[in-house]
Amino acid sequence: MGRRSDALRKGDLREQALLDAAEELLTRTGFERMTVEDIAKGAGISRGSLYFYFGSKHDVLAALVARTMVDIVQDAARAAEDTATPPPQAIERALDHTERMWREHGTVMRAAVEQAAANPAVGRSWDETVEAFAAAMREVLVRAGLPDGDAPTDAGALARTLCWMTERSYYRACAEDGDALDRTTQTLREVWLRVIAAQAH
Amino acid sequence: MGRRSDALRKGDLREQALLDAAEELLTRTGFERMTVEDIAKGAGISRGSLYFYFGSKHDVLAALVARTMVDIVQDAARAAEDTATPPPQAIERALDHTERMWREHGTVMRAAVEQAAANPAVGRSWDETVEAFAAAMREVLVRAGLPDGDAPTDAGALARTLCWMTERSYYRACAEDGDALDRTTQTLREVWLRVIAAQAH
DNA sequence: GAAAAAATTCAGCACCATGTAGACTCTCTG
DNA sequence: CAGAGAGTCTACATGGTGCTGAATTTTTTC
Repeated sequence: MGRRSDALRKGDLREQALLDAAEELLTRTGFERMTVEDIAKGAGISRGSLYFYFGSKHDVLAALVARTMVDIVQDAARAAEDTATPPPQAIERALDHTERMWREHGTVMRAAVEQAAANPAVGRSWDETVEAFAAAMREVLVRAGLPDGDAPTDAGALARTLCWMTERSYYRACAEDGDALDRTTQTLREVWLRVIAAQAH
Repeated sequence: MGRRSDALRKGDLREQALLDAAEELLTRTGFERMTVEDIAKGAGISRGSLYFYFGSKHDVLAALVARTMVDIVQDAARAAEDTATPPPQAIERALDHTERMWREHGTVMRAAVEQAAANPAVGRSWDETVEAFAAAMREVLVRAGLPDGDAPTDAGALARTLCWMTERSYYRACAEDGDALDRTTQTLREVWLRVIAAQAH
């Protein structure tokens, strides 16, 4: 039998090469305009061969998004460990971290947002990622004194909404120049801080 | 010459019928899955004839979105006229209004969000609409005492960011049941009110 | 190091939706 | 009623996708 013991098969490299090529094309031409043949050619194989690795063009994107999301949540998990930092600093740090993520993985993240509706797998990846951030920020809001509950005005719902605000803002800023990301972080910080500073009414 | 005098040409009705059919299909099958032939058939003409009215499938969506946006901004303009209401009530009213819009035009608005990136015309319509709301809400924030300027932490940027938060939240809630929209409004109100309640730091 | 099994590759086909071309009908106008 | 523009349709060309099945290479096993 041809069972492998070592994990580094030729195909694994090819698979990564395909994802690399897809990422490259994503930045240059966008998802719609890039064709399956382009991706395959970018990795040095024929179009037909690509279908050995991925079932469809959407599968390629789903895998690429998944690969990127792993990076992101790993990175975020490390940062969220220190439960001692006071909320304002925790917010500051989380925003800086998120901004960097958008700077480094902007094209993939943008594609993820845009294809989330049309591509269930991508949608799920993205949702989970944002939800993970929301869970972490919920803790911060609770430490800041917001009501710890599941009502629409409690920490959980507020954190989730603010995280989606953050997502949306960076998504838009990413399409502009690098300064836009900078300004966006300032605006977002102001909103987050105001939310934890205000008294309940 | 065959110049018509009455404004109600046969084609105008057909054009509306096509948009109606497109809207109907949008709710049932989504943009990707719906085909040009489906739209044409829905309006009782052949696929080829549709191209007399619209240059492409994307054009149909752009026209449909434009038609809906006209409704929405007209409605919003009327509501935003009373500059006398105190900020908290103005926010309350704006959110209720927006929620109703998502209830009534949810499918078109969702499609607009999803296709905004792939369809420049749709993207522009949507941007303008949200921007119009942001401009109105900026006034409210100023009346609430936020700094009236163009810096990233002034009323303008805050209003814009909060409007995109609102957009994103309703977009997501719209995919769930009707209660979700209700809860979303409560959460959004809490955020908006907290932002105007907090002191600058 | 040969045979067997698995992994990988590719060319070619079938399909489906899009968009275009050209001919045909309808209706209004002068 | 003739002519022009509006509206309609069938037929075709295009392009990208996904599949299939056979050839080829790599890896494992004995």
